[in-house]
Amino acid sequence: VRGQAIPSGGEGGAGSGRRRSAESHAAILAAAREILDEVGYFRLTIEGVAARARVGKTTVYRWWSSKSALVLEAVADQQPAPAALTGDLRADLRTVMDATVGMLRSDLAPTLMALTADLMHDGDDEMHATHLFHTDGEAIGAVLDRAGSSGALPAGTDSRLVQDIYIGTLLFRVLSNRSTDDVIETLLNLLLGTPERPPPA
Amino acid sequence: VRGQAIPSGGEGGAGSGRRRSAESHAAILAAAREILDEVGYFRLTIEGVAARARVGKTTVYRWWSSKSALVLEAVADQQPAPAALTGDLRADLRTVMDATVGMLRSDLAPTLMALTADLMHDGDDEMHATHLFHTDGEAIGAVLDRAGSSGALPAGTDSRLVQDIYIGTLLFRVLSNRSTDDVIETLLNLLLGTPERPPPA
Amino acid sequence: VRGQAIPSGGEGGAGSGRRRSAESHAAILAAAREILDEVGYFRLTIEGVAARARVGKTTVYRWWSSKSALVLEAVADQQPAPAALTGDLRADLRTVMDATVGMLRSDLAPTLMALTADLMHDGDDEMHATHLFHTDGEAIGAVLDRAGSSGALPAGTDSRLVQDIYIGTLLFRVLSNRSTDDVIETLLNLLLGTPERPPPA
Amino acid sequence: VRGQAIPSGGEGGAGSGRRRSAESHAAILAAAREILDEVGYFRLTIEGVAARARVGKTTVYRWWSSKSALVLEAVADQQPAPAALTGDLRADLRTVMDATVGMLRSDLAPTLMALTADLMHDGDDEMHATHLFHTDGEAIGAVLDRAGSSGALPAGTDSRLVQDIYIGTLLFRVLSNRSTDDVIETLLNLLLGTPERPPPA
DNA sequence: ACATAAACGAGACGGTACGTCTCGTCTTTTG
DNA sequence: CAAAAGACGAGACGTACCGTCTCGTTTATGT
Repeated sequence: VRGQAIPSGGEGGAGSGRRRSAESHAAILAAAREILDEVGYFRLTIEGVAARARVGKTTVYRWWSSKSALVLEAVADQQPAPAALTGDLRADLRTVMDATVGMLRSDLAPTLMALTADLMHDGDDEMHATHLFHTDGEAIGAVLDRAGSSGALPAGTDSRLVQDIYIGTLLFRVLSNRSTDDVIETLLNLLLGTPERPPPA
Repeated sequence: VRGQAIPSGGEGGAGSGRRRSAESHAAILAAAREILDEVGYFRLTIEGVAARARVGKTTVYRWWSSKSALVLEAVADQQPAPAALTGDLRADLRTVMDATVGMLRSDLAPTLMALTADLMHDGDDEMHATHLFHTDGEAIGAVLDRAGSSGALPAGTDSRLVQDIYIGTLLFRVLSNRSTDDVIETLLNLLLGTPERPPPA
Repeated sequence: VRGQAIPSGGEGGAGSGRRRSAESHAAILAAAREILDEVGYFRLTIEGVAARARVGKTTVYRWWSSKSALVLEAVADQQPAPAALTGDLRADLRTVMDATVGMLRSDLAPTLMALTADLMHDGDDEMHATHLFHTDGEAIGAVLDRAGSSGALPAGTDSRLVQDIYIGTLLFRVLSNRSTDDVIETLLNLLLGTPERPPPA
Repeated sequence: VRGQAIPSGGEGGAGSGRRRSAESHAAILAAAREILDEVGYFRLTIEGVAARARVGKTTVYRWWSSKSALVLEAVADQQPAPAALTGDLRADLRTVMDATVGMLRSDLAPTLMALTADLMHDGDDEMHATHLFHTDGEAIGAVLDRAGSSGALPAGTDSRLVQDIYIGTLLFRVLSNRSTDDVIETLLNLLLGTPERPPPA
């Protein structure tokens, strides 16, 4: 999620007579996005989307086989702007972790979580929580790679493991409805060492 | 996972009437667990649970306000025997982390994901996925406390933060459908230092 | 009883979609009639009607707003063949009154009573027990009109009033579980005068 | 209805224990009457009566076996005052017919109708519409008797038949939601002859 | 006076039905 | 002839009551 753009046709007057399929297609995705914003994934219904898009249910079912497929596409191009990096390792890690927390606390997160669960449920072994955090993992990886190549990291640092620890810890904190500020500092110290004073943890 | 009853036995109130039936209560939770195993969270219905437990729907609704509340308790009630601790800090931490992973892998992951999404969605401040990890957190805390009082830990170690890092990382790994073995070792090294040989990560 | 369709075919609207299924409609009314016969008005449930008609509940609710509306139509639809008229005023009136009594006695009285109570209760100005007697009233009216135009009736006879007196009296007799034979003769004499011998009442 | 008290002394028992609480009994009947006034027979529930009377459901069920039994007793002593008669035959008949119409149009009528239907349904062959109109029939009968003995009526007038015609016609008119004024005059003329001018019907 | 036993308030129980909502399919009309 | 509209069978939702069944708690005897 938070990736690639897929569709679609252009707008135009509603006018009388039968609608061109590209219009319907776009209207359905737009309706889905609106409803997701308003009531979230669980309360979104195909019926509601069709009604809002002023389209028959059949038309929705013709192009998307399930609610999850529809939402997946509707949500696909909701990309936040990637954060600018400074080259300061500690600051940049803080930036990408803040971005992850921001995503987790946004309205989008429950939708993404539900979507993931739904896809997992349908035995889609390719769809795991990883996808949710794909962008976040890449961002952390990029910061670490740049730092690693300039020797600013302990030898043998496994970028993948650091990603997992960072993301997992932040995820759990958000799920627990607790603050993430202190845990971010601790995670930084764990990797980079305490700046000057003794760490808080 | 493993622990506490949530609807409570009805203390403190006034009532003189008939008391809650322990058999119904247990039958409902058992039925919920069976259905979860068979068809998963999304296809579980309150109606189905009530029918399987041979109980009126009212009785389910009387004690649990939603599907997520019911599943949360049903899943939390599956208590494995607490593992025996040896006093060896590294070994004991490994033991409790293995227990957590075991719980997470018990066909529970999709349910867990869906449940989490559901709980995030309706932002119920009283009910978090955290409940599932209550016992795990306590186990880690107990091990750390014993070690801390005997001076085996770095001064200033924050037990709560360690719990969050451990549980969060393991949770994310399981949701991502990847191995947890290497990450457990890394987490141990992070806290206790590398044993003698260079760490695997 | 016997007549008109109430939910109507849905004229005047816009829609292009699928039209109402005549089979479902008929099956629902038939099921309602069967259930009325078996368990009566009070124990008839919409759910039971839908199940017996092998139809979704929605379909019943789509076309009838309440149990009483459904039963009213189910009962009204039982059209016996209209009786042949001879041109003999007294005989023809006797014939149409016999038809009304026959309808009232067809295991219908308790249903009729309950339905009437139900309709009275929620004061629906559009829906009266009167619908049940529409055909009867018309039959009486037709006989009187033919007779009136040939001068066989007292001048100024109000057909509507005669209908009300005839139907009301017969209705009350049946609801009281008493014979209607003598009252029919009296009603005829009241309008047409005593034939030759003294009246029975 | 509109008559007799039924309840039951509950004698004959043996025991030493606590005796029936007169307050509860009265509170239940009062609550039932209030609820009948407010929402009518169909929407009255035992549960609601018990709650309003601040009484356990058990207590209601202990003394009344069904909703109809309870309502029958609750409604039993709601007698309207009998109208004063003048001795003027035409005026007195008009008075008693007005009383009947008043009863039919009152809040009580749907309750009585429903109650009657309910009792009929339970195969209570003793309970028919007649009971509803017992008082009305008697009033008409009394007026006719007095007039008959003074020779003011046509010979051979059958009081019972007149009652049925009067009550039935009025009942049907009220059920049809139409005026009763003109029909009353016509019924009077039918029995007593047109006063001086041509009848309205 | 005191044990006793019924009646009490409360309310949980297994059920049935309610009327609504949504599912995914099927049928009809129309542009 | 394909898109759109919407009726269809199915079945879960959460609520309201049903009539039954414990629960302690009164409360009036009847020894």
